[in-house]
Amino acid sequence: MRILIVEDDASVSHWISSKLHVSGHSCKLVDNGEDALKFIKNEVFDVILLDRIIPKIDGIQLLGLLAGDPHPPVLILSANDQTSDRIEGLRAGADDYLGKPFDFAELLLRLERLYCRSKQVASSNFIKIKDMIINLERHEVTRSGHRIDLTNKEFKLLYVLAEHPGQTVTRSMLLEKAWGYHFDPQTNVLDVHLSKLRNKLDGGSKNPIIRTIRSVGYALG
Amino acid sequence: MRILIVEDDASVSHWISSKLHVSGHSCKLVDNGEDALKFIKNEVFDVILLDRIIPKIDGIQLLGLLAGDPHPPVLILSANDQTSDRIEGLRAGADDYLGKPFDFAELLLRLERLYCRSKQVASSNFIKIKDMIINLERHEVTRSGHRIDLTNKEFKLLYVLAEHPGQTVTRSMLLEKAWGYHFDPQTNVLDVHLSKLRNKLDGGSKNPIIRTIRSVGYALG
DNA sequence: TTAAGACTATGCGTATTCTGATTGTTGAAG
DNA sequence: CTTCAACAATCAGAATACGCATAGTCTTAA
Repeated sequence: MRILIVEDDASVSHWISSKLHVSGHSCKLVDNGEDALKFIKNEVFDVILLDRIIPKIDGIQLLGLLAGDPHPPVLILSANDQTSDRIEGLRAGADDYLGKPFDFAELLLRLERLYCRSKQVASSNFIKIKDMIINLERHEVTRSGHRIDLTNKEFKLLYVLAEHPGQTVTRSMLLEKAWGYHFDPQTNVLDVHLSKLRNKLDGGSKNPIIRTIRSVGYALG
Repeated sequence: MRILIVEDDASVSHWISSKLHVSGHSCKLVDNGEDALKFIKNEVFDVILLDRIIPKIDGIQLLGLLAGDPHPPVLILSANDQTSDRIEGLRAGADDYLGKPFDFAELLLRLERLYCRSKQVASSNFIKIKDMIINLERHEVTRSGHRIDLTNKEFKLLYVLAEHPGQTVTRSMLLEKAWGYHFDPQTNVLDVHLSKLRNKLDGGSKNPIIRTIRSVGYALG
């Protein structure tokens, strides 16, 4: 994730950014509302971590300025953890709120949630289903933490399924999306690749992640 | 919004529900996890308000059971407002978390946010008749909560009937829609499959969901 | 040349669908 | 009230379709 941290207390912002780095995310630090606004307008971030009280433009004001046009989800970080403050923050358009002092694990979790959510809406950088994470950018799939190597076709197949988690995706849909066939090829390509995919994903475990809906298609989850 | 409140402390749940009523929302109250699960399976809610500690099935467990298939967003309500608890709740699949004591305004705000968000993502596609839910996307039928496995033909048949709930669907209509026959096949395919469907749907119970309209066709409900 | 991935061919086991015969119901005519 | 014919429901077995696995072929890129 690319994260913009808007926070005037340097010790806090550095602590957060170093921790986020370790978790594999990249951060940009900014200590006032004015600069924050500039960066938001000019660069692409996945999430914004916003302290409520910052110089020049206050956090809430900043949200007001952002409102209307599309922007990354905002998590407000604040020393005031009164409900009234939380309400104010959320009303102003924040997507989440975390009071200080906070736990880094919780911060990370919330950031990731925001990220997933926004991605799912404005389609795609990683999709999460049960304990499986599909990273579209990196073409990488992990299940309960450890990597699973997929071939290109397998990945495409999984991706098409993952676009509609839980829903039944018809065979023709799969053929169309993963192969570009607009007709029924008289072969069993689909079956073969799906079989392989299945093996890799839940290699023999009960509780398979891909269900078969006979004579219709397949479904994830 | 239609809200399911899962909370064993009657005073709390009544307070919330009355307030929500005033705000123009309708609530269903449930005081244990088991009933909650039943209701979630059988009825349609926009949001679920879930107390963490409830009888029979714990809040976190309940989330585990829901995970995987689509369900309304869940806001956890809990006396424990430690970060570790919050993390646990969110990890388990909750969509938001609010610690007691809380402010009603904040609760309402958060519920509305959850609702808006879920509306944006998916308007799931299903038909409900009595205690039966036909989920078209998932190609799945449940009756009073538990799944009923149907073959493709059976599903199609049911679907054609369900498109006109209560109305009589003629035999020729069924043959046409489910088989693509534009004529009367001189067999009793329809009868056979309808018989099977009936068995699966209301396996011997009185109060069958499919009625026979003699010499015309069938009707649902 | 090798190796990996994508596709084809084939066969097996099983779930599903269909057929035809049998039994059960219903409602109107006698 | 009985009888009868039309219609509906059920059953078992035959026929079929479908999904899955395995093994082999083809293509491309290292």
